[in-house]
Amino acid sequence: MDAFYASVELLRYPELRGKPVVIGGRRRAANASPGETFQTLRNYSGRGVITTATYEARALGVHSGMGLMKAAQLAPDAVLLPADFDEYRRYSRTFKDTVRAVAPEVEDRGIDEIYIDLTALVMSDAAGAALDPWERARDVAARIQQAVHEATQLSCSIGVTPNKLLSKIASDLEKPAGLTILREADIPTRIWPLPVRKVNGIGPKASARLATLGIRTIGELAHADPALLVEHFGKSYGAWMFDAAHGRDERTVVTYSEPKSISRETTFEDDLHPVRDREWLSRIFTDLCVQVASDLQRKGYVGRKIGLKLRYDNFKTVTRDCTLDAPTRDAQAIRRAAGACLKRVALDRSIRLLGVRVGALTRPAP
DNA sequence: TCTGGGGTCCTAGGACCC
DNA sequence: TCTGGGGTCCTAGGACCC
Repeated sequence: MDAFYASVELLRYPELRGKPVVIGGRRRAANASPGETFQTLRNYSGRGVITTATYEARALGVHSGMGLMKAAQLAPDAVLLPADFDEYRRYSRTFKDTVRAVAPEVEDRGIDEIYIDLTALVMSDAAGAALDPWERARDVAARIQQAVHEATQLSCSIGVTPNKLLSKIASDLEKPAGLTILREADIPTRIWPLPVRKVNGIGPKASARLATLGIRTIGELAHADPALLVEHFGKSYGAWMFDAAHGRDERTVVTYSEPKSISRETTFEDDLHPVRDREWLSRIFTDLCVQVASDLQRKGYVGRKIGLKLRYDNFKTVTRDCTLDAPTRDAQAIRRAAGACLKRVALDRSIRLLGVRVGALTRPAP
């Protein structure tokens, strides 16, 4: 989906269309000047990052993941809207259901992304036997875009390619509302010039290390010595990188998978001190456990592994976990176990984040 | 003026077992 | 008496993704 959260908000506030808008932050801060309907980034203060920016806002240099304070410097007049995840989830369900009605082999990749296996659909259509399968695939993709637009008034971008790796890259090439067909033969001209960062699985760390080896584009990666890559990135990741650069990817489209863990975490408005703010922290800690327990309840899971996450004021993050004898979804049991984990971390400086996780999930015995 | 919240997967060492 | 080899589970950290 194109600029998903922001696009959903523009349906609600059509008067903002064409303006730079960012989604992010927490509660609506009280800095709107009198007579102004929408809060802008100007004078924003507090923690929080941009989750989505409209294309007009991106043109000003802001992007998702950027701190709102920094974004305010670049785009003080951009409108800031708080995220409304319930609403985004509604639209997410609608667009996914719409796609499934056209092409049922859908893999969930988060709230605004999916993979679709069109193989059966394209190949089984005997009437289309005389047609180029790529042309048939293009037709199906165009139909999907149209159906999604009719159902949601939102646009999406699609990459039609031989596999998931290439589709992920291709879907990004002509955003928004792009429909990109990319065959294996197109890899040298269309994929190789791109920076390695465009490969799903090569993040900021790996691309920085590749840069030190003089490898910046996917093409340079494709022509690198595989032994060198294995030497620097390990046998598994190094070999995978090389294959990825050649557009090789054998992963199937997985239409269903069970969750592995459920967690809740919160970053405080201001850092809290373990001693000075003990009461308050304890309250937040318990709340997190209650929320996780209710998430487990609602989704129908119990878990054996209880985890604690803590981020200090210097952004260093530590985790502790323990495994229970029997799985649980009881808030008090989770709180007890997480509390025991907390005793194993140093509490000698202020913390900015606290989180609770339950893993090793199973469905409860009836 | 730093850096959200929800996830997955991988690695690596140690315990423990046969 | 100075020590194999394989397997699984547990824990901590980190990279990466949406």
